[in-house]
Parts: sequence; structure tokens; C-alpha cells
Amino acid sequence: MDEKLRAPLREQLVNCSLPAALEAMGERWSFMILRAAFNGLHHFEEFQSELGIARNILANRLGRLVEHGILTRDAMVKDRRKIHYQLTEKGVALLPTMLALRQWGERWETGFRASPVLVDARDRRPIGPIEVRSWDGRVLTKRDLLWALPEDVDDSGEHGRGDDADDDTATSAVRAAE
Amino acid sequence: MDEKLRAPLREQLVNCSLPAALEAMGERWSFMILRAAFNGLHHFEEFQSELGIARNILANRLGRLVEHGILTRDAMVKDRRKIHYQLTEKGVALLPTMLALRQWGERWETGFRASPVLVDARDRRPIGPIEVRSWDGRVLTKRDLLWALPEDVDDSGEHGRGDDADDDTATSAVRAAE
DNA sequence: CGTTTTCAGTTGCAACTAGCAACCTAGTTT
DNA sequence: AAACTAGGTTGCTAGTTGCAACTGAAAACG
Repeated sequence: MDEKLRAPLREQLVNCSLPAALEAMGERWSFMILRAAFNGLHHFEEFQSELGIARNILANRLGRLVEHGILTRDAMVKDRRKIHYQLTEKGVALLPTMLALRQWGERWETGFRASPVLVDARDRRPIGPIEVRSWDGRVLTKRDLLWALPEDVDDSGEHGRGDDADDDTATSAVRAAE
Repeated sequence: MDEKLRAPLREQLVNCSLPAALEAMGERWSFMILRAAFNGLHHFEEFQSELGIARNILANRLGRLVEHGILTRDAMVKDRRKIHYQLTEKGVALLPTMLALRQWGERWETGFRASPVLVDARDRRPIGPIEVRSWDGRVLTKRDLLWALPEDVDDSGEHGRGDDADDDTATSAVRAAE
């Protein structure tokens, strides 16, 4: 690996969003609960009997997911006992992560496609593999990729697609290459 | 929700590759170690000082990742004390998962882009967001997605890439969560 | 109305896991 | 040989997981 990158890399490994993400989702049952939520479950007892998770752990995990803004928690009007848990936008945003993990498990652990299958509603074909792509959609493999410091990044492609535009960080966006 | 899907869904939620994936990667430090490995670290002491993880936990996690075939472990020829940990193909295959999680953290937790940034070596632009796509590459949002049972899946698009399958077509599926 | 059932949790307690600091062992350097 | 390194292991404490049994409030039943 590039020595120029090596030393700063050291300092910056800490400064990563991964720990923050794992703070919210790093516990054992979190992804399982999330998956159940994606599959349309909304109530405590549903999660409990579905996942076979201990009740206290489930209560704790649900509470944490609510705290982190991944689920909302509301008593239902029709039946005040029933709590309705629902994915927020932030929670839904975890779908690619969950699918990537699941696909990896299918390919490298279980060896077969899990059910139910997530399909494109339009043609009922299974979704494609979650992949790393360039800003303009080319599939990238490990050989196409490089770790770069913010100064060496070309940020000019950031304003073409619909991902939010308040990227004020990182930017002495020097044209490093080309 | 559709009752026709509901009952089978119950039985099948267990039969998912997610638990298998979490068995390998679900522990607290696993993704952090993986990330360090992606950043080019190879040795015990590097991981240790980089991540600030306890030595016994690190030893245990590295051992587990090796057991699961995510890392290889080899004594170096030049210095028999030094152990060289290296990502296997299976380990590298976790890159999309790790990036999806990281990107989610950037967008929803820390709010800024972490460093170092993964860029396309060709143009030094940051990689695009990890997204769910159809078999032919269209970006799919939550509204485009359905959970379907294997019988209801159209598998005819499966022969462009290396995933195995055979099933026929029918009809009954359910919109992805609500 | 009182009783029973259901839902979503708590509480108490045992077993297991994470984390720190100190120690160990084989291989390497001086 | 003595000292040093890399990569662990061990002992101990603090926290987490998990089961089972209990609670409390809202709904359903008779």
C-alpha cells in the first residue's frame, strides 16, 4: 500500500462512520429485527414469536432502535394495548446494508437463496446483487478501487445524482489527477 | 398484509441466510477489523494499536474470522513471529456490506463523509451510493419492491450472472413493508 | 358488572461475553 | 547469552444475554 497514505490513514481510521453505524446496529439481534420489520411485522408479539428472541432483549432492542430513530413506536387507536412499530426513512435506508449482508450469507454461508425473495415489482425478477459502483453506475471490483484522502478526491461528480447536496466537509477538492 | 403470504413467511423467516451471516460477522469488532483489513492492515499489532481493541478480544475475533474463511493466517517467511492476516475472496466479498453500513452511518449518524474515501482508481471520484437494483441495473426504491415466495419468482433473468436457480412462475406476493 | 385473555413489557437470577492488565513463549536482534 | 518483539494467553471484574415468571393496563367474554 501507498506510504503517502499510510501515516494519515492511521490517524483517520478512528474518524469513520462505521463505529457510529455499529452503535445503532451492531448488536446481535438488530439486523434480525430489522429484517422482520422489512417483512411487514409491526408488533412486539409478532417479533417475539417470529424470531424466538427473549422478551427482555426484544424490549431492549426495540427501545434502542426507536432511540436511534430507526423505528417509530405508537399505540394503536383501535386497541390501546397494541404498539405499532414502523420503519422510519432512516430505517428503510438500511435496506441495502441488510440485503448486502443477506446476499453474502447466501453466497458464502448457506449456499442457497433464502425465502422470501425480494423481487422487482415490475417483472417479479429477483433483485440484482448489491455491488460497488462508480458515480456513473459502472460496477467496480476491488482492482478498480483506491483509498484516498479527501484532498486527493475529485468531487466534481457529486452533483449529478439525487443524493443530498450538503457535502460541505472534506473540501479542498483539489483536482489531483487527470 | 396478504394472508396467503403471511403463514409461509412465518415458517421461512428462520430459513434465512441473515443469521448465518451474522454468525460470522455479528460480533461487535468484526466489521471494524474487516475495515482495517480493507485498509491494508495485516498484523496483530497493527490491528491492536489501530483499533484500540483488547488483545484477547482481537485474538479471539481474528481466530473466528479465520475459522469462517474470511481471513487467512500465515506466518511470514522473513520473520517467523509475524503473522500475516489477509482477506480471502469471501472476505473481500463483504466490501459492499461494509460500505453500505458505512455510507448509512455517514448519511444518518455522523453526517459527513469519513476518511479515507474509497474512490474509483480511474477518475478518483468517490464511489456511488450502494443501492438496490434490478437484474438489469435499474435503481429500485422501496416502492418498486415486493417480497415473493420462490414459486412466484421469475427466474428467467438469472442466466446473465453466476447465481444458481430454477423455478417456475405464478402469482402471489406482498409489497415490501408499509 | 366481574372475570378472563391479550399485549407489551418488567424483574430476578444464572450463564456467558467483553475488557483491562499482567504474564508467557517462540523467534529475532545485539 | 541477554534483551527485545510479535502474537498471543490467563485471571479477574464488569457488563450483557437469556430464560422464566411476574405485572399492569386495555380489551373481550359471560
